[in-house]
Amino acid sequence: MTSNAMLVPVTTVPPTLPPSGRPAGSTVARLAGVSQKTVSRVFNDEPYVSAEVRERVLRAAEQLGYRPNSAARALTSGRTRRLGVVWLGSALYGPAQMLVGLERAARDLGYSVSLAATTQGETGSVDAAIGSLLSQGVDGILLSEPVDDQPQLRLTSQVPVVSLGRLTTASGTDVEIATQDWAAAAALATRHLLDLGHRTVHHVRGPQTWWAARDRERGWRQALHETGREVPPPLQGDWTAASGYAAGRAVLGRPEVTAVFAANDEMALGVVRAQLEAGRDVPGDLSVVGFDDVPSAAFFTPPLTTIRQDFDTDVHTAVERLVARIEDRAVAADATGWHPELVVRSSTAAPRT
Amino acid sequence: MTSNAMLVPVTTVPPTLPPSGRPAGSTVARLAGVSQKTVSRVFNDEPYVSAEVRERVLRAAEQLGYRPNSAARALTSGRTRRLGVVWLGSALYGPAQMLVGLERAARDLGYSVSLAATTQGETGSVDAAIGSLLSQGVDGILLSEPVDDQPQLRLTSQVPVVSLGRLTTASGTDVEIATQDWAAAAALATRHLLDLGHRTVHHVRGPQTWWAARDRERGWRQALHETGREVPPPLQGDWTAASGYAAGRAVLGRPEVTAVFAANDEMALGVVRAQLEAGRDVPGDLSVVGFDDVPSAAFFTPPLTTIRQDFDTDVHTAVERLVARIEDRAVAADATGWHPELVVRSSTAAPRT
DNA sequence: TTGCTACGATCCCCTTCAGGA
DNA sequence: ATCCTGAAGGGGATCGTAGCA
Repeated sequence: MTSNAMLVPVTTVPPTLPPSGRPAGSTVARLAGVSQKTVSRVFNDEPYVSAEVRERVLRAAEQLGYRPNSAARALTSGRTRRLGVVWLGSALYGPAQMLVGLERAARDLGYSVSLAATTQGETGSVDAAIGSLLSQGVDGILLSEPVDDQPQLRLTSQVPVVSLGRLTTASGTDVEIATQDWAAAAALATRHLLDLGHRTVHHVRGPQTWWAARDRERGWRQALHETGREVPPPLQGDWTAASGYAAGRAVLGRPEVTAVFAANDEMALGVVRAQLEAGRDVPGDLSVVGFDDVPSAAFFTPPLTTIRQDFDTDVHTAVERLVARIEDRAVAADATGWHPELVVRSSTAAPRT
Repeated sequence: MTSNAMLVPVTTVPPTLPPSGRPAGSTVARLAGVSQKTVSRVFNDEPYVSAEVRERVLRAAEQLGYRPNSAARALTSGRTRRLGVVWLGSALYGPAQMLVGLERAARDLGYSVSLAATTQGETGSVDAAIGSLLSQGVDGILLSEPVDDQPQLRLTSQVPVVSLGRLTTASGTDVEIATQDWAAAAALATRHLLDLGHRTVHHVRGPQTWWAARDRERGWRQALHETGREVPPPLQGDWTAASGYAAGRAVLGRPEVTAVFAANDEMALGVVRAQLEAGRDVPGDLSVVGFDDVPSAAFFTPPLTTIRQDFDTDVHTAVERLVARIEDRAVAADATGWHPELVVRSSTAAPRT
C-alpha cells in the first residue's frame, strides 16, 4: 500500500464512527497498519497471526476503545450467542433462584441472557414472550416456568427450546425437558410424616398451571397410595403465605387432620400461622412440612421441616443441553448428581395419641 | 446496467436463507412483487404505502414466517432497542422484585432486556457486567443494585446509565440516580418505636456496599439524633435471617435493648427467632421492626411490623428516564407519587416498665 | 496474510404518476 | 400546455464483521 502524496484522496474521512458511535474494526486496522480481516482474526483467536501483529492490533484496539460490534457479527454469522429466558415475572423464591442459576450457567458457556417475562394467568403470554425473544434473534430459548393454559409454541421450530418443567401440552413440539422428577422429593416429605405415625397426610398444592405444583402433588399421591392410605382432597393454594393461611384455617375444625404437606415453604408458613393464631400447637396438634428450604425456613417459628431444593443442578444441565443443541454437539449424558433432601426441623412430630 | 443474456451469472441462487436460516425481507419482496424497501416500509409503519400493497406484503411475510432481522436493523440504525440490566445475582426479595418491574417497564416502552449478573463481593464485577452489556450493544444500562467496592464505571461514556441506588464512588461519572430517599422510611420505623416509649432503638444493618443499607442506617441515625437519643453502635448483618439471628443472640444478655430496627424483614425474622428460642417474648421483651414488607411478613410469628416498599415506582421512573435519555427526549419531571408506609402488626409494643 | 463480498436492513435520493393551478 | 405538489415506490450506498479464494 504505497501511497504517494498526489493520490491522497479527496474524501476527507472524518474519524468515522456513525451510526454506532463506536470505532470499527477497520479503524483499528488502519491504526495498526493491517487489514480489517486481520483485526477480525485477532479478536476471534484465529491462527495465522504473528504474535507481533496481534500485539499491535490489540494495542490499537485498546487505544481506540474498540470492541467488536455484536450486531455485525450476528449478521454475518447468523448467531448471536444469546439465550432467551422465558421467565415468570415474579419475586417468588424458586423462579428467582432459577434465574440466578441460568444467568451464571449461560455466562460460563459464553452466552448472554435476554429476559422475557410472562404474566401469570394471561393467556398466550408464553407465546408472546417466545415471539419477542425470536425477534431479538436469540440462538435458543429456555422455558424457566412454562406457566400457561395452552401454550401453542408454534414458533419453536426456529431455534432449540429447552424447558425446565413438564408442559401441560407437549403435543408434538420438539421442546426438550430437562428437569428431575420432583415427585420423588414430595414423596419423601409425605413418607416422613407417615413414618412419624400420622394416619394420612393432607396437601396444600400450588397452582395447577405450574409443573412444579403438579409434580409435588403427584409425589404426595404416590406415597399415600404405596402405603395404602386414604388420599384426602388437596387444598388449593397459590404459593403465597396468605393462601396457606386460608388452607390452615379451613382445617381448624377438623381434628382428624394431623399432618399437612404444603407445596412450598411460604404456604407452610401460612398453615402454621393459622394454627398458632387459633391457639393450637405446631407440631403438637398439627405437623407441617414445606418444600424448597428457603433460607428463612430455619428461622420460622417453629423452624420448618422441609425439602431442600437444589435448583442449580437442573438449571445447569438445562443450559448445557440447550447450548449443545445450538452448537450441534452431542448432548452429554445427563449427570443427575443431586438428590432432593429432607431437612427435619421442628414443625413435625408424632401425632398426639 | 444492461445485462445481456450472455452475462447472466453462473451463480444459481438457491432459495437463499443462510446463514440466519430465516427468510429475508428481499424474499418477501419477491413474493409480494414489490421492492425490498417497500417491505421495510411496511414493517416500520412508514407512510406512502397503499393499503393494498401493505396487505400483500403482510400476507407474503406471514406465509414465509418472516420477521425482521434485529441484527441487521441494529447494524444500520445503530440502536438495538435493548436495555442492559446489571443485577445482583440473588434471589433476595428486593432485587427480584425490582427485576420484575424493570422488565415490565422496559417492555411497556418497547425495549427488551439483557441481564448481566454480578457476584456479590467480587471486585470489578459491576464493571465486568457493564462491559458485557456494552459488547452486546445495549442502548442504555440500568444499575439495579450497584454493589461493589469500587466500581470504576470507566465504560459508561458510551451509553446512558441510570442507577437505582446511590453509588459509593460517584466520582464525576455521568450516572444518573433515580431513587427515592429511603432514609425517610427508616426514620419512620425508628420513630414508631420511640413513640411507643422505647429509650432508644438498636439497628441491624445490611452490608455497607448496598446503598439500600446505607440509606436505612442513615434514616435510623437521623431519627435518633432529632429526638436527642443515644445512638448505639449498629449490629452488622448481611440481609439473611441467619445474620439477624446472630444479631439477636448478641443482644440476649442486654436487658437495656428493648427495640430493634432491622434493615430488612429476613433479618428481623432472625432477631425474633433468637428471642423466642431463648424463652423471651416478642414484643413483650423486645420490639422488632423490619423493612420491605415481604408477602410473608404478615404470617410470621408474631406478624411483623415493617415498612412497606414499593419498588415499582422507583423502577418505572428509572426506566423512563433512561429511555428518555436514549431517545434524546426531555426528561419528564419526576413524579414521586408514592411514599413509604409503616405497617403496624404485632411485633412491636411499649417496653415493659 | 490480504482483498472482495455477502449478510439484511436503513437512509438518502430518485423516478413515476395523478391531479390541480 | 406548463408547472407544481404530493403520493407511491424503487435504487444504491452503507453499517461492521466473517467466509472464501
